[in-house]
Amino acid sequence: MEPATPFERVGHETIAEVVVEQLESMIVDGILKEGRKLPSERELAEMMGVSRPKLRDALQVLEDRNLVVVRHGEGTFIAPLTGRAMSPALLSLYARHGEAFYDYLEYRSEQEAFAARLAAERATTSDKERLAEIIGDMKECWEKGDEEGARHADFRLHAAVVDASHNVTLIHMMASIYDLTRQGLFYNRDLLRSMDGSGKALLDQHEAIAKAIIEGDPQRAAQAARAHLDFVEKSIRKGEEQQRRELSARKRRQLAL
Amino acid sequence: MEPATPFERVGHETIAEVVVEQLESMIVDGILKEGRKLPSERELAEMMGVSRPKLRDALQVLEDRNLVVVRHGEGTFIAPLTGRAMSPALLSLYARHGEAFYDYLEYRSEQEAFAARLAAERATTSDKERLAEIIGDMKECWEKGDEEGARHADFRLHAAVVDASHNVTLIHMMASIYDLTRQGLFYNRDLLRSMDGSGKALLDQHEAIAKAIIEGDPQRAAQAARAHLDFVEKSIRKGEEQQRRELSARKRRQLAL
DNA sequence: CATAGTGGTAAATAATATTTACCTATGCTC
DNA sequence: GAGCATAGGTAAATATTATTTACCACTATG
Repeated sequence: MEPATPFERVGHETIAEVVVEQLESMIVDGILKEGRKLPSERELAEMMGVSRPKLRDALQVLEDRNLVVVRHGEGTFIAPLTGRAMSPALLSLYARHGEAFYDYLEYRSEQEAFAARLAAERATTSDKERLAEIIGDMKECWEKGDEEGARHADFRLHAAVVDASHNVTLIHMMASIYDLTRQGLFYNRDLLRSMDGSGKALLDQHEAIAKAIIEGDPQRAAQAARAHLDFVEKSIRKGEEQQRRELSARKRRQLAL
Repeated sequence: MEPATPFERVGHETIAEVVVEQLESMIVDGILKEGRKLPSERELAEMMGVSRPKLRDALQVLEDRNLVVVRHGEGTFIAPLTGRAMSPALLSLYARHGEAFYDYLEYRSEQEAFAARLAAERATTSDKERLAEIIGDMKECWEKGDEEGARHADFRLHAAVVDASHNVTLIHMMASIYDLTRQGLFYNRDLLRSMDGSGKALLDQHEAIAKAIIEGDPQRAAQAARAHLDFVEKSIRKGEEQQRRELSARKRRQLAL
């Protein structure tokens, strides 16, 4: 239920929250790499200009989020974050830091283009049949308006493309990304809807990728994969912009009463 | 002199600062329009969940920035911000609110395209001579590496284009924008430098605009103006990204010591 | 085993924000 | 013109958050 006023209650950040944000940003930006030992609490508190108890509050939050490991008598260390290429802690960290998410998409776009190119060169008959089958399922889901089925087919297609690349390292690296995407992080089809009301554009893009692979055209496959991720990024940005506009419009309406 | 540590001192925002930010955002977004009376201090403090003295601190800051007018016994009003189409208070407000600046550029792009189109249709012989002269000055400044001269010629060209439109309203509306741009707000050629090291691209764009006007091609003139502002926007975004990356890189280097 | 450096805990103090009370200005109604 | 309601203006007492200070426990090293 929307509040009757456009003025929002001021959520005053605590000292600990601000410290958490700064340290998380440094983890996201790769400045604080996993395994690295942080300066001692006394030193860090002094550097950041906060009291030691408040710094400890922040470190507690980071420990709860599996981003640091605190060892009594030894020190505080950045936790291993990429045990499987993309730990839940790291991914949820990306989700909390807007620009980092777009770095993640940029990385993913490159990997998917790489996978699509290899797949176009190496796909076996079995791979190609699998891809064709998934595209068939996608069309059926689209015709039936089966959102959940389309979502599942989406994951299957991307996994099938990577499998068809036959690069074991890439398969393992992407597997954890897909696992976590499947769990709902970063997968907001509502944002995608901002540029693709019916889902037809997504379907066309998926089909273009599969076709290029099946027809053995590496360049076209890579291009199609990039175009797809590019579309996803634009949709998300546009969706976020639209959400901001809608929030502003709602506030204007509240003041008009 | 850069600090020896990548950890920044935590600048803990006060309650008043947070309130200022929210109210300013609402002014920028057009939710709080000029002349509008704000809710009473007691009501507003309650809505925002802060104490009245703290709200008053925030209103004091806004008054100092000429964004609100406080009248004893009457109320608090949003100040007239666009007395000359773009008051210093409004423009510096845009400068403090990142996304609003891009809205400003979007608006400006439209106005400059509009002006260029009209200019291509209506420019007199005198107007065209003036444009050709300015472009000549620009080339000379570019060849001599005269940054200040190039900057000044930039302003002259944009003013000449608008003058050539012969639309009095547009001339007046844009005059204050140019005045304030001339005063240094929003004019960061260092950011422009991120995509145009030598300044050649800017020179070419300016020349394309002038040529289209002199040759009486409204569509080409509007297109060239848009392309120019589009380039400016991309440069500024890229420059800001680069600044963020350089900050991150510097922090990484500090930790490597 | 002693020492230095680190994390862990807690009480006293300082800084910031809230609550409460009251004063002054303005506009409207009678 | 007086009275009233609503609004801004000021300040002291109280509450909350953060800092300072002190001390304890753990770990690694010589």
